[in-house]
Amino acid sequence: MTQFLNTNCQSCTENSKSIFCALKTDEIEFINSRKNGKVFEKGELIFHEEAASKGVFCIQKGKVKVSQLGIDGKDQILHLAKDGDVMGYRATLSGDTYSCSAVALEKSHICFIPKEVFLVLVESNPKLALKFIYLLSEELKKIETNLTKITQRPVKERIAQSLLLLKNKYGLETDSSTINIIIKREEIANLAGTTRETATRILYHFQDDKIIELKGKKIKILNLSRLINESNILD
Amino acid sequence: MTQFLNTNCQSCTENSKSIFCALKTDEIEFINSRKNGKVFEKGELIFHEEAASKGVFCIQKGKVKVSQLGIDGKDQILHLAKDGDVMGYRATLSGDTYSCSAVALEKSHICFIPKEVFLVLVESNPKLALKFIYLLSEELKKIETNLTKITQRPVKERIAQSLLLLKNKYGLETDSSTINIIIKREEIANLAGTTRETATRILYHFQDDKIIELKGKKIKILNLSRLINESNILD
DNA sequence: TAAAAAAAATGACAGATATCATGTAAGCGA
DNA sequence: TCGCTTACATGATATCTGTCATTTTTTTTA
Repeated sequence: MTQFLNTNCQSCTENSKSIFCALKTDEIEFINSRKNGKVFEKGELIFHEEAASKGVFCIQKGKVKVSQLGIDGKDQILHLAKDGDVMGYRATLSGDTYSCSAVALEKSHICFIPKEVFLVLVESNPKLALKFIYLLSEELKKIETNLTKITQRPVKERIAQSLLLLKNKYGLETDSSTINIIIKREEIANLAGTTRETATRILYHFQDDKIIELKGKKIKILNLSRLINESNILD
Repeated sequence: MTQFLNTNCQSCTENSKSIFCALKTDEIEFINSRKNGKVFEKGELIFHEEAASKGVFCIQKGKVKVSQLGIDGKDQILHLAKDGDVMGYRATLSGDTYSCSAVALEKSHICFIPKEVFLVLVESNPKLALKFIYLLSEELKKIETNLTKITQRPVKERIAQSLLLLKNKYGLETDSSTINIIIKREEIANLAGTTRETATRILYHFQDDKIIELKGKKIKILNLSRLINESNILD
C-alpha cells in the first residue's frame, strides 16, 4: 500500500541537506505546497528510464540507486543517492525522457516536485540555476572519469573502487568499519560494470587477503589502506 | 611559430554556429574585445587536463579531440568537437581544473575567452545560463549512455559506433561516402576504448565484409545500413 | 515452519581482447 | 632523396573475464 508523507520542505532545507537550501522562504513554501511525498519500499521503482520526465525527486531519507539498462537487460549503476540528493533533474532540465531508472536500495522517504514548479524556480532564480550548472558539471566530471577508469582498469580495481564509493557515500556503521548499506553482489557488479560471479569471486579474494570481511549483505573493511591500494586511485 | 587570428565574434555568431549566438550585440562585442584567437596545428595541445581552468575555447574552424589520460598513458576520447563548439566550459563553470585535454585533429582556428569574461556573461545572462544547463545535460546524457554501452557491448560494436560518430560529427566528403576526417587507428581505438591492434583488426574485418574501405587515414563507408547494423544501435 | 523463490558460491570452460613481438609502410626532416 | 621516426599490419600467446551449470545458502511467503 502506498504510504504518503506529510513533511515540510522547510525542515529538509534547514539543515542544508539539499540543493534547495539557498531558496528564499516563499520559494520553499512554493515547493512545499506543490510537492508530493511518498514512502518507497526497498526494491521499489521510483522512476523509469524512457519515461517522459514529469519532475524531480528529492530524497528526504533513504538510499537509491540510479542505473541504466543495457541491451541485454544488464544494468549499469551510474549514481548512488542518499538523503538530500535530488534525482531526475538532468532529464527535467533538458525536457527529455529520464535516461536512467531509480530504485530504492532501502525504504526511503522521497518527495516529488513537478516539472512546472521546478522549472519556474530554476528559470526565475539565477542563483539556483548556477547551482544546477555546478551540480551538472560535477556529475559530468565524475562520469567522465568513471568512463575512462572502467574501460581501462581491471575488474579487481573497479570492485575496490566501488567499495570505496559505497563507503564514502553511505558511511560506516558504529563499529567504524562496516559499510552502512545492505547491497547485493549483483549490485556491486553493476556498479563496477562486471558480472555477479566475477564480483563474488573478487570479494572473496579480498576476504582471503584480509582486506574485507563479508558479513552477509554487508561488508566490513578490515584494512582501508590496502583497499585503497587495490583500487589504484592515485589522487 | 604561433599564428594569431584576427576574427570577429560577430561573424562567428551570425551563422548561429556557437552557443553564444543568442547574446546581445554589446555582449558579443564584450567577448570580441577580450577574446584571443590562435591557430593550432594538427596534433597541437589546446589545453591540458589538470591545468587550472583559465577560460573556455571556441572553435571557429577545425576539428578537435577532447580526451582523458588513463594511468598507463592510454587515453580515452570523450568528445569530438568542430566548428562552433565550445570546450573547457565544464571546468570553467565549476572553477575546477580541466578534466580533459584537447588536441587539434587538424589545423584549427580557435578563440580563447578568459574565465572572467565568460563567467560574467553566464552569471549576468540567465538565458545563456539556461543554455549551458541544457548543454551540460545533453553532454551528461551522452556520456552516461556511452558508459553503459562501452562496458557492456563488444569491441566490434563499439568500433562501428565510433565510425558512425565520426560520420555524424564531421560529415562526408563530396563523394558522399568518405568520412571527412583524417584519423589515426589509435585514435579510433581511443574512441572505442580498445587497443590500436584490435581496432586495426576489426577495421580490416569490416573491409573484408565490404562494409567500409580503408583509404590510408581516411575511411569510406560502403554500406551504411550494415555498419549501423554492426553497431547494434536500436534507436 | 515448511516450501518456494531468490541470491550466492563455486567449478569448468570458452572466447574475446590485450599483450608482445616482429616486419612493413608511410610520413617527415635534414 | 636518404634515413629516421612514427604509424600500421599481423601473427602467436596469454589471461582475464564472461558464460554456463550445479549446489548451497539465504530470504520470502504462504
